[in-house]
Amino acid sequence: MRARGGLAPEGYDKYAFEPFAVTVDLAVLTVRAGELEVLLVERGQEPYAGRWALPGGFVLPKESAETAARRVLAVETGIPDLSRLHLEQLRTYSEPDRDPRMRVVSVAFAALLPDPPEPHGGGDAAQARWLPYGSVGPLAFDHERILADAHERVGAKLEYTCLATSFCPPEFTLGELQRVYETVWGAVLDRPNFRRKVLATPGFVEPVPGAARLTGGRGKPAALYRAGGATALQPPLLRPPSEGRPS
Amino acid sequence: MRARGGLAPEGYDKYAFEPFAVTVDLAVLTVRAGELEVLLVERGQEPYAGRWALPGGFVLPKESAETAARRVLAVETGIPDLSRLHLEQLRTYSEPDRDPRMRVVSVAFAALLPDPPEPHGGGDAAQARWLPYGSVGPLAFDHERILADAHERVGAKLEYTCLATSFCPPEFTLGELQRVYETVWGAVLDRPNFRRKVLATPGFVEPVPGAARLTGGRGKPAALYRAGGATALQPPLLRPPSEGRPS
DNA sequence: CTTTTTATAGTCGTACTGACTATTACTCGT
DNA sequence: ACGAGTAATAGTCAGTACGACTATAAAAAG
Repeated sequence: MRARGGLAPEGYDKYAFEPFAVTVDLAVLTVRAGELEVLLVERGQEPYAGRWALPGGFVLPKESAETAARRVLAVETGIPDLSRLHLEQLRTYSEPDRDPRMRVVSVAFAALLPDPPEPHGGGDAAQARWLPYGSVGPLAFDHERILADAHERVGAKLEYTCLATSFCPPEFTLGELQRVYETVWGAVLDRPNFRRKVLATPGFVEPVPGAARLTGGRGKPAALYRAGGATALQPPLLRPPSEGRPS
Repeated sequence: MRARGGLAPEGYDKYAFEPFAVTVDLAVLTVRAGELEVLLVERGQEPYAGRWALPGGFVLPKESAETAARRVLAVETGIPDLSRLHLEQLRTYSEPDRDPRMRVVSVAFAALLPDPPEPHGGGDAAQARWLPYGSVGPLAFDHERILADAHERVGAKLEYTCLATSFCPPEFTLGELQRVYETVWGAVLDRPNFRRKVLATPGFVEPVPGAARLTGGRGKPAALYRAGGATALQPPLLRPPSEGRPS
């Protein structure tokens, strides 16, 4: 193979390479009412027309993958405020046959968005919606795999980082924070122990003085907290051991 | 922008995208004589001719990035046996100006190779050599950043996985295993405590019955171990806290 | 045969965690 | 108004893991 015309500038003439399309795909997660939800778009055209898929699109010539990810998400879901979006590169999926039409290399991102805003379809997306993580049917392309990888990555990161606050509104109760862990991990945690751990980690959360909120109207009002300055948890807050994951 | 002629098959006509070159870059690490070393190649042509760089090359049309990584490494370093190579995707570097000639998106890998074999230049590499990690001068492109990211990733993975055995020959002593940790982390560990931790983790290592080896000819002969079946370490083996890394 | 070197065995106190129990401050139903 | 229910908060207790350390064993070097 030789490089195609116009694509091999000075210095690359002796190289044989094929130009690929480079895209981004986003697995955007959120927690609403104790349920883990994923932001999906309905494909408007073949292949997989009518199927749900992760939001995604081509990287433009002057963009990095990160920049493209934010743009694509804004276009396909119409969500106006992405300032609280937590974006993190997951990995790149490059199997030659992952798109039946042509060679597409996709840089995938795991993303978190608190307080899930209503999305609208846009761009190539017929519609965009939050769907419960457990009930996503078969997705287009290899998006199911990407989504599962993102879920695993986020679950692991909750263990040793302060990422969980990215799922929460600016001010939150410890109960809400705990529900983030429980929802992502699919496990139940002991409340007093969770409290102790979070409060004992310097910089994880800081109290909002004098503020309290009733969670759902019942029970004792809970104190409010903000995210602290720390990013790492040491020692980590481990998931309860389950039979599903290998030790 | 419209897709260039011939690059937008049926179904992509309405999309505007630019074809990119997709490459792989490898940060291959090893431990020799208590020193961390990196496999580098000398660039044979502009830009950065004569500069050291990470081994890398284009992904071919029918390859995944993982496949390309192994092929490229074999071609550029001439190392015959890559069966013990541990390969792991690091992340993808896609800043628009990372290659001065054209748009190149690079999937970077962190890799480990035990018992460092002698490399020979090949392909586009004028020569290939192991160089001490600490003494790598300015590298080509953004390869210094990639190398630093790989080092950080490997260091972190030593904490909670059994990856360290990938730095070791098939049979090794606990002292050799400890030196892997110390070399990658740049820290000194307490020997009895390290022993206790490794042996208490089921499946990390398994003893080779009756075998012993003299490490460097002095001192009491050490028992030999093989890598066990486990892949994860729980609880993790944490790096001693240093001032360099934020908590 | 003493010194040096490395491997191995074991001890002790502290920190962290899992599993609990108890108390407080609200709302809701009657 | 009052008890039941609910959620937040406070605290206890035992087991485990870990850092720091001392002691012993088995080899080579001088």
